[in-house]
Amino acid sequence: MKYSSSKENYVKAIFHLQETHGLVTTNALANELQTRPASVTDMLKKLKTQKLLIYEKYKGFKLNQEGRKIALQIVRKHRLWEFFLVEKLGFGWDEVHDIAEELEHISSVALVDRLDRFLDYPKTDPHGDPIPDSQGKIITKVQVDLLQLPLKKTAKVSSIGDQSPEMLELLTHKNIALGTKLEIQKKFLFDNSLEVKVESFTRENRTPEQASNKQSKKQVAVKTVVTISEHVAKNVYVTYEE
Amino acid sequence: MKYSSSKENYVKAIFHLQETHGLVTTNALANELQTRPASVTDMLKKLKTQKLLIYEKYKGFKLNQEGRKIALQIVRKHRLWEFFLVEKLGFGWDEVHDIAEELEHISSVALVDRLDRFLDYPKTDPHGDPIPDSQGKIITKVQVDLLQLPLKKTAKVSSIGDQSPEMLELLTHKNIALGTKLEIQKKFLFDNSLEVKVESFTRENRTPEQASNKQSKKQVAVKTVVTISEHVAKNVYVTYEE
DNA sequence: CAAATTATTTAGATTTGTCTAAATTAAATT
DNA sequence: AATTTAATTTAGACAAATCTAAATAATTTG
Repeated sequence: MKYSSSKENYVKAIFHLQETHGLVTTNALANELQTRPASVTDMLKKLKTQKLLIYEKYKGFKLNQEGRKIALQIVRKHRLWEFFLVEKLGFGWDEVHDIAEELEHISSVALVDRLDRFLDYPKTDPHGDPIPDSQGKIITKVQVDLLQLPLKKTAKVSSIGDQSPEMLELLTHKNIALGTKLEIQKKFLFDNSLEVKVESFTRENRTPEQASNKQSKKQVAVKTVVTISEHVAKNVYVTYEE
Repeated sequence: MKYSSSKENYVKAIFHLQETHGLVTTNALANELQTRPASVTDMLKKLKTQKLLIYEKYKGFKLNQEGRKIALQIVRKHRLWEFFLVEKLGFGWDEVHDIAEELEHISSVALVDRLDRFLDYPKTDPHGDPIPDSQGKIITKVQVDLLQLPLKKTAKVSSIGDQSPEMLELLTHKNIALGTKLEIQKKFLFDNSLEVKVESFTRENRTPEQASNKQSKKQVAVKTVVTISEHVAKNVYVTYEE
């Protein structure tokens, strides 16, 4: 079945909210979509009629199996197009969201699958988020603190427990921020300290003139190895695949 | 300014009709868009209000300067996407129209221009139709008979004057058909006969499995040189650029 | 040229998605 | 527990794009 762009946007937004929080509320969704609660209620009724939603008046709501399937296809399209825009057309990763918002509503399934192959089946989009496969399977990310991160698993900093200025100063100095990719090289059993490879990026603004057709990475990756104490490790949360 | 997909479709259809015929009529447009004359009239009023159209009630209509500009941008997007779908994603040229109908409404100008560069500024789409440049300039095709075709100008057979079986047999034997690309190598003043280089193609259907990511041409080009008499040349019409 | 036919427009309705303002339900607070 | 506050839904309206049926204008034809 085909759904309007507007419906697809609702489905995608509900999906996003129910993944992060649990049940979704009318206000939260109105805020997410920059619209009015009354409009949300109107659309919820339609989505319920179309059996994409589990919804009881005044009680919150979430997508059912079918709704989730549709949401995952939209997410798949969005992220594949973002990958295309960055890797093939040379856009910066911070310029592609709005364009992908439009492209994700193109309906052809053959198009998505061929695009996927053309891009050589990328696993993550330019922001590091996982791309669902054609079956809607998506690598789910596990969140743990650094102490529990397996050796040699690439992970991404997702949140910081202790946000004191002292902690932030330390992290800044070691080039660790939200979104930073890192990997544990070695664990020392003596004091539970860790040797961590950190990948930081110098943000570079690309002008249309600079960017070329080739899959050029304009972000310069800087890799450093730092040592992290058990105390710090406990307060750095990361996500990794599987 | 941004226009709805529906408005863009009207503008494109009007453009198409006014290029082939002159003034456009309500019924012709309704037929082109597979809609009702009353709906056409409704939209015409809106397009007139937005100053894209020259329109007097009951008298026919056509795009003005601004409307034509918009139409050309849509045509540009449509044809660039078709080129992309065939050359990069490996679709057959007969499968891409409907997908391009959707893609042509994606609004980002930066996207179109980068796509154009990524594709290395193609001049024609997979059906041989010219692609307008970013300024809206489009190579207009001139139709003449073969006698008037300038030397060394690549042209495409567009129609045949004398369609007798004898003529068709001759053309078939020389590998000339509608759509055939050819070029005059030499003109003999003695009898106005021509030496013509003919490029014929073996059409090959690509299945999704066969097609690769590379820009592989699946059509095998066969080039031959043939001699054409004045009598035949007068009855073969071709189009060429400029 | 008047009548018949065809083309076009108008009038009024429908669908989708949105809105404001009012009413209702749920949650929080005293 | 009663009241206040916040969240949610309903009622009614609107814009865009479409439609059917009826009215009007233009064209064709006898």
